[in-house]
Amino acid sequence: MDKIARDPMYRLLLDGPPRSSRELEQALGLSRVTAAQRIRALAAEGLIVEDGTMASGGGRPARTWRINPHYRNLLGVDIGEEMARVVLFDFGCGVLDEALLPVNLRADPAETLEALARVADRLARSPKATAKVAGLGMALPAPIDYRQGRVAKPSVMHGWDQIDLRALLSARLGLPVALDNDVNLMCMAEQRLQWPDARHVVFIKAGTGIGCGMITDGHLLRGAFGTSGDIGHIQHTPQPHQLCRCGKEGCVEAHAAGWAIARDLRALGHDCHDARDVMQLYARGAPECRALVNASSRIIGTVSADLVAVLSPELLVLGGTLAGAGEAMLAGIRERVYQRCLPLATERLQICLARGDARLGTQGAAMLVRQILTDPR
Amino acid sequence: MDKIARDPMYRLLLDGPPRSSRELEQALGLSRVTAAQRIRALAAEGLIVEDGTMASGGGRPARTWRINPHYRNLLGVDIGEEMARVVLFDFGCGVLDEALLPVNLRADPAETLEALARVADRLARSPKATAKVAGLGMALPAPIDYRQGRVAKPSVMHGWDQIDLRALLSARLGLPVALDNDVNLMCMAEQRLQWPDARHVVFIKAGTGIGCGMITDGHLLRGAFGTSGDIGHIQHTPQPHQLCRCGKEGCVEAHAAGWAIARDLRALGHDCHDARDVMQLYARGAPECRALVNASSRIIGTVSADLVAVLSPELLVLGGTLAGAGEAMLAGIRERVYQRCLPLATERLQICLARGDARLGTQGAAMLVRQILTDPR
DNA sequence: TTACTTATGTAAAGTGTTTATCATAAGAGG
DNA sequence: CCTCTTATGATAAACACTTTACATAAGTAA
Repeated sequence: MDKIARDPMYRLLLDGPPRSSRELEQALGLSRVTAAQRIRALAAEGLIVEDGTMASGGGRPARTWRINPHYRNLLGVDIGEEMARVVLFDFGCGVLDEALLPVNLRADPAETLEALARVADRLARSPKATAKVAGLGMALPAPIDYRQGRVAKPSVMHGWDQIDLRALLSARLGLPVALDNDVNLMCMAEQRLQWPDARHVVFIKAGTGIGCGMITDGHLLRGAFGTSGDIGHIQHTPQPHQLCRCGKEGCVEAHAAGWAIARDLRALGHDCHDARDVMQLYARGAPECRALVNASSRIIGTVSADLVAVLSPELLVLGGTLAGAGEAMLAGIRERVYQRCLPLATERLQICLARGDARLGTQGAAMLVRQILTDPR
Repeated sequence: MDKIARDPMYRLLLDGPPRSSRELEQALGLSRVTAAQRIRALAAEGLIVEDGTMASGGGRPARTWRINPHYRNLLGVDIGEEMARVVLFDFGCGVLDEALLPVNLRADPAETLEALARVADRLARSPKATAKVAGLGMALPAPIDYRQGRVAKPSVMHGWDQIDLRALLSARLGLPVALDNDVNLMCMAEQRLQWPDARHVVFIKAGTGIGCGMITDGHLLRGAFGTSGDIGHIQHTPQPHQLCRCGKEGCVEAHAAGWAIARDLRALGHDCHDARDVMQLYARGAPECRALVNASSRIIGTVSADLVAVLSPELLVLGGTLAGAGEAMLAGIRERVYQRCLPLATERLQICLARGDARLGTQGAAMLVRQILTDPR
């Protein structure tokens, strides 16, 4: 990507709302002359466009600038345990076109990658595209060695371990490619797009599996090995313990994840295999399902309380398929958090549902490549 | 503090080992000319001095530069639940002089502050002082609103709530003053001084109370309200629950903290009131004490396992008075962490005792003021 | 010793930023 | 309509940093 796209001023407009010349100047600590000069340069290259004017405060109103969404397009891929979603975005992460395809994570990754690449190619040439594609981001339901661009010791998708996914996809598509864990990316997208002022956020994804992403001081927390947020396999002490798919007993996932609820519903005679099926039953009002979802929410609430005590975020967001149960899930989480945490940590804490839709993972993926492509280093 | 002391180059030498001109140049992305010019300026002001020469690699060996420890002195204060420690440091955080004084956190804070100020004044004029004092840092056993420089809703030291400690002390002493939670500061000192290369560290302080500090990506994690790391009041589920001094039941502290062990030892007829007494009994080999310490270590290990799963640090350090039990404490923590965490999170994790001594809190406090005084902004 | 290597010092020319000054543009309020 | 206020544009001098080039310093290896 062009050198000019790495201007910190452009990054500021990518991440935040439209700003006036003066606001940019102050945010970056530049002089008025330099700020104006850079704005001109960015506008001349088509990276930013005028947005409008601010309210006048007794003088000439300031013009505001925003990014030009048609400067480039981006591709975002979110690989789920059953389906993959591929979305074509404009440079402001607005949706242009979209495709779903079934995936089998137990199959040969090469086949899946090829299928994804074909869909990506097709979307890049979509009539709805507004510019050429600058890069592709991918969200995966597995721990990602972020530096290496590889899956690292996944609990699902074993066949993908240590394959150089980034290099393979990048070579196949002729595009810059970035990878990260799906929960991290959902967390990033939710915070940046919906809660841009929150600097300390915990995002809990409750779907077929359970995981969390954390933003501290505005930065995604990846941990020393890029494998943070593994709350699904924290031990949940109440007996009797269930066997987890990770091989241990008593993990949070084994009691509260979509797959565990589906397992329990199957034992009760329902035809139910993943978080989506659970939510269908839930919507139909099956009482056993409601009870299991409520129990799950309290277990997730227990872990949430620990996260709140340790990290002291200002915002706890619940996303993932099980968040479809809405207030019922929130109630259980709030119950445990307020019961277990000190007022100091909870009095200014917001607990709410993710505002982003099912495309959150792909949006985060697109934002990740965009971030890398526009990183001033 | 002088403008020149805020040079990023100086910060690099403050935080790291001595470096050569070329290393500084590369670390800061400067040209050789500019780097040399700034080095000259720093040396001329007496902020840095020549350290020696590096091994020659076939050519002229590079001179290395280090900070001049006698540029300024610093005061560090660590207020414990029974005693306060005041230490006079040189600018490299080397100990010059030291004093202990008893404190009563239930008494009027004004008296305690005045007593501390008198000791601080005396140390500043100590014959062992090598320069004038540039600032004072203070570590407190309470949640600190870091921005405001105040204690926020403490569980001990209630009388201190919302007093503008920073302003009071600063006015009394005529010095810049900085405050933070004692565990945060111990964490920072331990990481910066003992493990400078570790970027993701969890520091657990097990003393009369229990808390943790976290460093992620090299930065201290303070949370949205400066109150992170409250692991002492996470619920510990095994029955029967003990009443905690926070008013809830079943907190980790109520089962594993120094005060809880002392309580149990008193019930067994020992004369034991705080973590220090517990360690004395432990050193004498009292079997009930050993058993209680072992149990405590496993409870702390349970919480540690959750922290490791969530944050995926490369290093977990145990400090505080109970760390005096050494390998016995580590064993319980390791047992639980390795039992409960996935190999992915533990295979490269180090778990060890703090290398810093009882002055860790004061050192962190001194580093904090120093950091603020030399912050390039 | 000589040749080679790496570190460091100095000066000149070029680039980008800041400060200062003056001028113009576009709103609000009387 | 005029005045006040704030935003923006243009320009020049001052400043900081970089690049380049050349010279010197202080080691190693033969």
